[in-house]
Amino acid sequence: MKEVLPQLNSTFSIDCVLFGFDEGELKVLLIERNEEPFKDWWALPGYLVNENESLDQSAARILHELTGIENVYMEQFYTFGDVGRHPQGRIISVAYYAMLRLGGDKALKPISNYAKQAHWINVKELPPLAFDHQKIFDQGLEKIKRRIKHQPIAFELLPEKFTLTQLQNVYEVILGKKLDKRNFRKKMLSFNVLKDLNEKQKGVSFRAATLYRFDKRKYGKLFGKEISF
Amino acid sequence: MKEVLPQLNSTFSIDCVLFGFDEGELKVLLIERNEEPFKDWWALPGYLVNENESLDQSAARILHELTGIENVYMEQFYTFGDVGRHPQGRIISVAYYAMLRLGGDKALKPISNYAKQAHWINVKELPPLAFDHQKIFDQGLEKIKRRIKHQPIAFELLPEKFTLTQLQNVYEVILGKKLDKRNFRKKMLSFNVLKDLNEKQKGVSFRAATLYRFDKRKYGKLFGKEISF
DNA sequence: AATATACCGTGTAGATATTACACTAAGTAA
DNA sequence: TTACTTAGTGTAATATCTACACGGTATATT
Repeated sequence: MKEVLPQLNSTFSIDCVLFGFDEGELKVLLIERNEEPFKDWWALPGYLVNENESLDQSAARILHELTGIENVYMEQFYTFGDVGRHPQGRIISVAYYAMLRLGGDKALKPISNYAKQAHWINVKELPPLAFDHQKIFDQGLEKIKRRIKHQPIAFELLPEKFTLTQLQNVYEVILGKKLDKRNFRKKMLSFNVLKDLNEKQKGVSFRAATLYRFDKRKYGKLFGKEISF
Repeated sequence: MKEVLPQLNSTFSIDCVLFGFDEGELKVLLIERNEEPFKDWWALPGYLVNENESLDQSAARILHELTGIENVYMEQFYTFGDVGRHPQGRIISVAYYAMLRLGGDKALKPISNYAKQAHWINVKELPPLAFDHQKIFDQGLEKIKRRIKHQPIAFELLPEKFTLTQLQNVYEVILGKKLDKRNFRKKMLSFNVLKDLNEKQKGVSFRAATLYRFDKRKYGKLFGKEISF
C-alpha cells in the first residue's frame, strides 16, 4: 500500500450461504467453530481473503476447502460492514451464496481445523449463529427467493435427472407456499428448457415419474426474456 | 486487529453511482480527478472508508462531502475486489447507487480537493473512466433497470410534484424503450400510489398537465405485493 | 389373482392482465 | 382567428393466470 492511501486498512472475509436440498427440505451448510470468538457456536462457513485472489476466487477456494466441491457457481449478494460486527476488530465480510446438489457421491471432505464439523441443517431449525450470521443467512434466503422467480437456479439443487414433482418441491420449499400441480407443470414446460429424457424414475414404490433434464442450450436462447413465477 | 487474524489487510473504499434526471436525460455524477493515478481522468465519486463508520454511513458521508446533499437513501449493489483493479495496491470497493432530484435549489457544493470539478454527465455520452469505473457504472445501471420495475425509485429522480408524462420519460430513459402512453397511465394509476394534487403545471407554453405526488403511505399498504412493469 | 395404496399426469372455463391503437380537448403563441 | 403542441381518454383482441378433480399405472399386500 503506498503512502498516498493512508486510510483504514481492514481485514476482509468471505462468508458463504450454501443451500442444499434433501428429503424435501431446504438445508444450509453450517460449521461448528473451534476457535474463539464464538467457540463451539454454529456459523456460516467463511474465511479470510488472501492477498492474491479476487473475491470470486476466494469464495471458490473457501468453498473447496470446506466441502471438497469445485466448479460451483457462486454469486456475491451483499457486503456486511457494520463497525461492531466482529468482536476482534473491523472485519468486512462479503457474502456469497451457492446452490449445491447434495446426495451420496459428494460427501463433505474433512475441513480445516478452524471448525470441528460441518453439517447440513434444515433452514427451519437453525441454531443460534455466531457474529451477524443470522442476518447474513436471512438476506441470502431472501435473495434466492427473489432469484428463483427469474433465474434457473432451482435446477442446481436437484440431481441432473429429476421429476417435475421434485422440481415443484424445490419451489415450494424456497417460496414457502404450496403451488398448484397442473399450473406449475404447464408453466414450467412452456419455457421449453426441460428435456424429456423418456426415462422413468427407479426404485420408488409407486408409479414412476418421467425424468427431465435442464437444457442449458435452450435456456440460452431465452436470454433477455424474463422468466417469471 | 488482533493476532488471531493475520491475513490480508486491505484498504477499502466506496464508489457511488449517483443518478439524476434532467431535461429528459439520465445523468450520472462524475468528478474530474486531481490526483494520481488517473489524474485528469473522469471517475465516479468515491473515497476511502474511515475506521469508525459503517459502509452505509461512509457512503452517506462521501455523498455529502461531494454534493452537500444529505438524507438520501443509498443502496449497496456490488463489491468489486479484483486483484488488479487499483494500480496502487489491493483496494476493494463497495459500490452504492442513489437516485437524486436535480434542479435549481440543490446545486453541488464545492468539493474536497481530490477532485477538480464534479459534473452531471448524460449516461449516453460518458467519457473514458478511471480504474474499473465503467464496469461499476454498467452494473449500477443494470441494477436500476431491474429495480425500477418493482420498486418506486423513479419518483426519487423527479421533483415532488410531477406530471405523468415526466414519470413516463423516466421509465423510458432508464429502460431504454418507448412506452405506450395510455397503457402506462392506466397501469401506474392502478397501483393507487399517486396522489392527484388538483393542480396544474406552470410556465409551460402549451396545455398544462396535472401534477401528482408519490404517496408513501399508500405505497406502504402494498407491501409484499409485487409491482411489475 | 384380487385389491389397496400412492403418486402420476392431464384440460377447461372464468377472471384478470396485457397489448395495440387514434382522436378530441385545452391551453399558448403568433 | 388560427396554428401549434401536449394532455387526456376507451375498447377490443389476445395472452396469461387461477382454480379445480379424476382416471391411469406401478407397486405392495393379502
